[in-house]
Amino acid sequence: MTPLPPPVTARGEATRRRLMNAAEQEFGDKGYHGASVSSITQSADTAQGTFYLYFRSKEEIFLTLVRDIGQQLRAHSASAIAGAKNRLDAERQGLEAFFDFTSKHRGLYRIVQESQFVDDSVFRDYYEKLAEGYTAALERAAGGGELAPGDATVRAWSMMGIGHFLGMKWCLWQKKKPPAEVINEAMRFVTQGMGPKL
Amino acid sequence: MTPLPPPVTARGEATRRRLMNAAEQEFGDKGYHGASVSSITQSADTAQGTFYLYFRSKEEIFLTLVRDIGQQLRAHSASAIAGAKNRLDAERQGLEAFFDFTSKHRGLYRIVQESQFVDDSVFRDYYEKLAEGYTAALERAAGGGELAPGDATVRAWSMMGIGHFLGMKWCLWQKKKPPAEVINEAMRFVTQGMGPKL
DNA sequence: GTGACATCTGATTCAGGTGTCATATTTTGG
DNA sequence: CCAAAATATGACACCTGAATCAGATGTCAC
Repeated sequence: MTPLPPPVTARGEATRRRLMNAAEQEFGDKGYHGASVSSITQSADTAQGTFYLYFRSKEEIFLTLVRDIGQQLRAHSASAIAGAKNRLDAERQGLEAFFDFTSKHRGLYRIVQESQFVDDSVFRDYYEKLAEGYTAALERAAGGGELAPGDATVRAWSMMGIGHFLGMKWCLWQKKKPPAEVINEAMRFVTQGMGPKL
Repeated sequence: MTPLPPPVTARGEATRRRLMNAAEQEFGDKGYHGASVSSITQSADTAQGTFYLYFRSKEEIFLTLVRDIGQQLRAHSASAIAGAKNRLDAERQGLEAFFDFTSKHRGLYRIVQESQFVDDSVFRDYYEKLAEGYTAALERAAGGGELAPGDATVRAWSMMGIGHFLGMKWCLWQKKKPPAEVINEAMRFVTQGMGPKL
């Protein structure tokens, strides 16, 4: 279903944005089912009916939010990586940028992960888009000798997994960014692996 | 809250088991919110009220199921690893066992992920229990020279992340176990990393 | 067989949430 | 300044599904 026509007026624009912000807050705090359209509109300081001027349903605003977050994260990562000296440096910056983004958007994990159970295709898209750019960059780097030769797809998904799980353990559960030792150790793992000296 | 007293009779035992099996099916197919107590009882061929003899709520049976699955997976992994000749071999077997379990129990996998949004502490417990054994094994291996020295906790969580993401991409989305090349490539990554030759 | 206890039943109650609509207000363009 | 368009309102019709309860039926030890 095509999205509802976007607002034409500055006022409408602002209202729609308030709804999106409120939705991020509510969904992040209470989850998809715990949040209600009425809690979102209350938090956005609009009437119930106003919501339906901009979104067809609770599901629609939720999925819009997931796509939005994906775009933001990709932009955030891209700009964080821009000044890297080499690919391994980029990997470190990317990891740090991800943890950074996560701290600024506390609800990110919850929203993105939960989207899996609301509309799997949106969730998949989130990670596949991320993996796409990632894979291309790794391929380039391996071709240029900045990395050892090897399959970029497996590496990209492995890296995303590492970031996800370290972020989950530290950012989410211990409520702090992974300390430098953790990032150093992760980078050592990513660079040299954990196999014994030959 | 302590669980409800278990059934005393063989009949009660059987009914409770039917409910658990039906719940596994329903939750796996429709998710936590999509499944209803009435769909579970219908599928288990009992009345609505019977359900509440054995479980206080839909949430309680769901979380019971998650804990069950955690035990199953740990047992499955432990026995798969038993015959490994060294730690890196154990890592490969463990990865394969995980993909195996995931492919065979796609519904169960979904249940575990969704538990994050039903009761975070149960979800956390699932991964922390897994990480606990994992970390200890890695520590032992590094001490014994089977692995390069390095922090076992970061490695354990990184490994779980890799397994999770590769399993998601292949087992869940492409509906097949990761082919041998993928596992080989992952093991190369885990063993040597992707840094350039020095 | 009998009484005590365990198990089962399913219509009903009840809380909560979604999406609608008739009406009101604000903004825009000419 | 006015008509048309855009935006906003909030009460409420409607639906869903969890949990209850009063009563029926089955099981087992003695």
